[in-house]
Amino acid sequence: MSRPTLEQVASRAGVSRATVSRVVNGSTTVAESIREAVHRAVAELGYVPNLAARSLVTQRTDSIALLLPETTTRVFSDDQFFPGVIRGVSQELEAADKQLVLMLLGSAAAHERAKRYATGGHVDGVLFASMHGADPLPEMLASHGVPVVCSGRPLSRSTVPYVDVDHEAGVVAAIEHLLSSGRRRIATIAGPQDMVAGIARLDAYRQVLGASDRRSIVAVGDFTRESGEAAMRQLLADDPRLDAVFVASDLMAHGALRALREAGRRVPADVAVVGFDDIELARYTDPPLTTVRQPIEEIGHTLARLLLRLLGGEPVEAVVLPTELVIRHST
Amino acid sequence: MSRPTLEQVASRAGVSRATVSRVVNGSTTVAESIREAVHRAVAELGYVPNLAARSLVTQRTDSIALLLPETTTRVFSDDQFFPGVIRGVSQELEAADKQLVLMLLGSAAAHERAKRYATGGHVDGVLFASMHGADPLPEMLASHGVPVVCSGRPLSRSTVPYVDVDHEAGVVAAIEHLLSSGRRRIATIAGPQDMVAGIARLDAYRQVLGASDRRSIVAVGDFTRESGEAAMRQLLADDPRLDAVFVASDLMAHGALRALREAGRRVPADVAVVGFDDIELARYTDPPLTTVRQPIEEIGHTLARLLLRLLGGEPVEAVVLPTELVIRHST
DNA sequence: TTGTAAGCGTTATCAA
DNA sequence: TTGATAACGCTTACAA
Repeated sequence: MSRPTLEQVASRAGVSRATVSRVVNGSTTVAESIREAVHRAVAELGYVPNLAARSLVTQRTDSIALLLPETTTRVFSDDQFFPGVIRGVSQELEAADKQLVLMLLGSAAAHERAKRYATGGHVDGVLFASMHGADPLPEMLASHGVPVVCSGRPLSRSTVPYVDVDHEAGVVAAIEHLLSSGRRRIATIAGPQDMVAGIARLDAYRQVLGASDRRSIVAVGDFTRESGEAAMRQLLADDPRLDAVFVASDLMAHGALRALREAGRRVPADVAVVGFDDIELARYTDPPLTTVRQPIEEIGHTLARLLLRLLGGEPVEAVVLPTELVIRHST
Repeated sequence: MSRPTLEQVASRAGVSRATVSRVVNGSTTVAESIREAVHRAVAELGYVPNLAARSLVTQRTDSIALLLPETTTRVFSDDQFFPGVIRGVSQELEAADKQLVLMLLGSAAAHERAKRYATGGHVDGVLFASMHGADPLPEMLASHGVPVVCSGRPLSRSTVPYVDVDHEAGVVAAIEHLLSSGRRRIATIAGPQDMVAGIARLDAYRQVLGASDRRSIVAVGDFTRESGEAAMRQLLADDPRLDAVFVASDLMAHGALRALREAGRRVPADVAVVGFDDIELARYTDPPLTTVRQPIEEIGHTLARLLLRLLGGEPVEAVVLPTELVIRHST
């Protein structure tokens, strides 16, 4: 009782393998009566094409991998960033009738396994969620001929096309908003310094504060709520008179709010807080969070579109999407 | 410059295809010198085995699919339930050197595509995240000979083995805790009534309240924060004198807390709140949430272990994991 | 220990 | 419009 093959369907329907293949693949050049007979045989036997055999000959799999750096506490923490990206990618691939395959790069072994998986031809192309450090994998896959697109500008010198957002513009808007509302001692909780999102936002913070002749007050977190809480405590210890803090992610900002409350600081009366991301949580914190919105699902859409274009043999360039300050009640 | 094949490696190393295959698959019956020559040829050509060809002959893929009902707002909302399950599954499969493949069932088309993918032999087995309604897919895959394990007891009559938690015991502990601390009008925000987690928790609530001769006060949500907020407003309108609410998920409880604050109710002074899940968020709400903990990662571990056992041809039975009340400051 | 050869289940080319 | 037949790249008896 193993799986029926094309052969068996063919003999049951009294036709050749080739004809069954045609029917299964929707070719129009098959007589109506035969088509029906084949369909009946398929149904009766419960035939399902063997995808390995098919892809062996077609050299395609019609599936796309999205590789997620799962070591990070971020992907499947309750941060909505990755989920939003995934949703966007998913919608776009849906339309192209491609199967999305998510893979976690949680360990060195997983990293290796995913590499074999992708170079082994299990997928037609690969999407990278934003990476840590200078991961050589995207470049390596590309050099093996696998089409690749990255989310977030790669930290290593790389020719792989990517999608990123305008971190600088977002940070500038946030800090200027704080300055113009009279804040004078503006600290920051930065993201991990091995990710482009962490680095770019901190750089921008330093630059705009430097331009207005103010001192940087910096603590570094890793995008988790817990790290945001710890970083805020640190900042309060370093400079008890700070009156504002720009936090590089909403989730860290949530942790920061808690630390501020515990320290007896009122938000925004004593300390103004600005986050980054604009995930749903931002509307549910107390008070609701002013934050820099990035178009999360749109990142996903764009990633998928670029990859599909790459698969189609078209040339592809990096894309940078806009960010926007959303003002709520924490400033 | 297409991908090198076994054949090419063989001719470069001056041996037969079979020998290269042996080396690549780590057979020990190959002379040291030949093994080295083959490895060199592999490295020089950048050879990577074609997985489709391999799985065509071996009938295995060494990968496992985890199917996620993505229509639900729950999987990739900022609820940590699914992420935790995924992490657990991932850890366990890692140890078995299987590739985890996540697939989203976001639409009818995606549902269909995933079915083809699984029955087409792209994976050796399938895990279902907790489903909506009486999804026939698990049973159907099983009937196609695909090993399947479900998270959450299937709502349809089904022979597919599953992993679930003891919803009843958790709810009973929660309600009794409320009763014993003097609460008299205990409402509930139930989960979606097409999911076993939603149904079982509401049933248990009704049963224990009925047993203590108290009235049920029910609103239904869909496990999202937003629905929790709306449901809480509804409950306050229905019975302004309620003094406690059992919420079927922490995320909905977060929404409920907000609605309570907006209505001017203090927690726990005026209204006690108990959640369900014990995700990280529960420690960061204001006040921190009393909740029923379920062993989320353990669910994932168990799912994976059962499936691996199934793949090994062993018989497998359903598993029900324990729940436990965690008391914080919302009661 | 190594090689030969027969598949694995498809699709695609070419005739008929 | 249909049917042979040759790949696709690999593993695995079976022989040598």
